[in-house]
Amino acid sequence: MVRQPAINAQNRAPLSIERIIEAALQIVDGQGLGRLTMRRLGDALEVEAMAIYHHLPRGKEQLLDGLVAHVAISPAVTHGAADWREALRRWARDYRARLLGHAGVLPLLVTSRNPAALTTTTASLQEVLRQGGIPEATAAVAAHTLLGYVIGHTALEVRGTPDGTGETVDWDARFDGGLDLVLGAVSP
Amino acid sequence: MVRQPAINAQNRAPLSIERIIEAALQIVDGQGLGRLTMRRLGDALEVEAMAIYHHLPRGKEQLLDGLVAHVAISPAVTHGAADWREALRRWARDYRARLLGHAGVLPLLVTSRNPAALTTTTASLQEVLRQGGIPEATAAVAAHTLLGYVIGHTALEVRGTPDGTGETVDWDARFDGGLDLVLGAVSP
DNA sequence: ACCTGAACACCGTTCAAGT
DNA sequence: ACCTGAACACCGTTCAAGT
Repeated sequence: MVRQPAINAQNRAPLSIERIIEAALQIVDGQGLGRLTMRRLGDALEVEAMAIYHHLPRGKEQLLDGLVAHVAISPAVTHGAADWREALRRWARDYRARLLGHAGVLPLLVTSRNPAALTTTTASLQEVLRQGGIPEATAAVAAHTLLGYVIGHTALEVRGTPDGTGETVDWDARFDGGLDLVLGAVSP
Repeated sequence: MVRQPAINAQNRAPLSIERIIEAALQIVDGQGLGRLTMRRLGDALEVEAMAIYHHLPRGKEQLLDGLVAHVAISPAVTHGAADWREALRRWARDYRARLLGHAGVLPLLVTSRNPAALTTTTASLQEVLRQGGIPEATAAVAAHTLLGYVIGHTALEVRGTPDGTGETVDWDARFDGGLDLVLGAVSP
């Protein structure tokens, strides 16, 4: 008897949190958040759905938290008071682009019960501001304002929220306009 | 035979979209969005779940859109260029308070596929700004910036997103601080 | 017109069992 | 340690039927 070319359990790449999150993100991006189910995720990983619980004991909630953390981006903290405004502008644009690329994850930023998933981002934003000479208290306000703006505005964009003019919204310009408004208001 | 005190089908208040939305909001506020199911909603209305579809043919999606529209608040448009900044500040605080009071609805602002649900709000914001002498183009940017900020920041608050300082966040002060930042940046 | 009952094709998660 | 199979208690929605 000739041995089959080994597509059985023994020779599969073993499951890991990394692989699970990546497969989940692929489903969300391709089919939408609503179609991310443990059973479908199991299929994508060529495993029974229940195997996932061995790696994510808190189940689907932990999976969703993982997606939020995986999509988050923190600004680069450049030492010395370089142009912090430009650094934050760059970060805001990158984060928006990443959220638009994984739009299905956006609702989870508002839903998911893992506050820690955005801690690094907020802390880095504050650090950039402090390095730029912004006082502690102002930096704390500005960090949440900026993060809130990016998430909220991108949410409006994904919804396709129209405005009072009958015209089509140029979302790139609209986002940059608001970003300048917010960044311009922050002063040392 | 004495007639029973009429708790049967004939004498119930008839179903209506209004009654359905209100019952749904009560479930969301009391038990969370995750526990809003058509079956539970039917129970609350003392009706089989399937009866709801007669009033909301698009089913649960239409129900969720209804919740978003029901919770939305528009600013009061005072004719003449009164203090538009104060009017918008008041609206922003009221809207945040309303969203905190119905926190379960917040994710739907980011999720729900009914762009029209926020059209009135955006249009009113722009109108207030225009009445305040802000040029059309600036008003359009400012309206989306402000709405994005309110939704995004309130989302961060509901998540409990911490900041870089180890201390507890005073969310009321944090929100007002960011609001002043945004409103202060808008100029005629 | 308005509501019900039964049914269909799904869910997330548990638990004991296999290797 | 890691995965499977079967089962439980749910979902949203359809469709024919009742009044």
